[in-house]
Amino acid sequence: MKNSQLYKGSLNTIIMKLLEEKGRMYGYEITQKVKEITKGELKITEGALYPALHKLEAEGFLEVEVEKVDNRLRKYYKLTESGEKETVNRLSELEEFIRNMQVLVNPKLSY
Amino acid sequence: MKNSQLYKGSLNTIIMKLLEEKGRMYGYEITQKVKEITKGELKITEGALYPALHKLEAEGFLEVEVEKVDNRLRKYYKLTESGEKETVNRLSELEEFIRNMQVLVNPKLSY
DNA sequence: ATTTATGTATAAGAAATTTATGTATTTTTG
DNA sequence: CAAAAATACATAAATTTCTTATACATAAAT
Repeated sequence: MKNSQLYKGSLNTIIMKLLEEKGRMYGYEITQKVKEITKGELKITEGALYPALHKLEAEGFLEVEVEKVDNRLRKYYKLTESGEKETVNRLSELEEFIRNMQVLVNPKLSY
Repeated sequence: MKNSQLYKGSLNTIIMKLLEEKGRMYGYEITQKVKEITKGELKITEGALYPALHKLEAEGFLEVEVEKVDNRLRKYYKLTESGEKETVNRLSELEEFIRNMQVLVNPKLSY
């Protein structure tokens, strides 16, 4: 993650949401997709990404399919059933978080 | 901070925004205000708050005024000039962050 | 009289991330 | 065509941030 500290703590949710949407993605693809979505604002570093993916896999939220494309290794990740349920929870937490932060930033708009 | 990890990294911004709004606040007051704003969702723990306040002070973004109220100590914090400038930056970062996260959560609404 | 609320503080440990490397192949560019 | 950049994964050390636990002290409430 580059720049703002605010993204700390949101990496897992970002990964899971993207996988929910795309079905399956590999690590490098995730970094590129996030960079694209945020117009270069958020750059996920490999040192953050890969440990996060491995942990989510270890927790049973992701499963992996290894493929070889152009002689290069790709590890496609997708949500398990348990991971899909967890994603729903994390997304509602994220929405609550965003609501709370918006009230903090703009208390006068809290109606 | 209780519950969601998402709040990681947002404590400093929260503190600075509240101080910008209120002029000056003391630590305990900040914890209560945040609890109130978020309807109990976000509880800032002392172990997170006080080190954060001290660090912001050390960085020159906050200054402190000690007062005794009802025989109890209170440390009122307020933004320095440098802190006010920094707050503007951090708030625009926060708004950008919120926008980005909303696009991630709801890519179809990004118009 | 005891618990809860108010008020500040620190220290140990956990968790997430940054920074720095490392390896290897393919594509682009000068 | 040689060098650089992009693609693709990975880990380890250090740093940052936060949780949990503890500490001390006074005021208010039960």
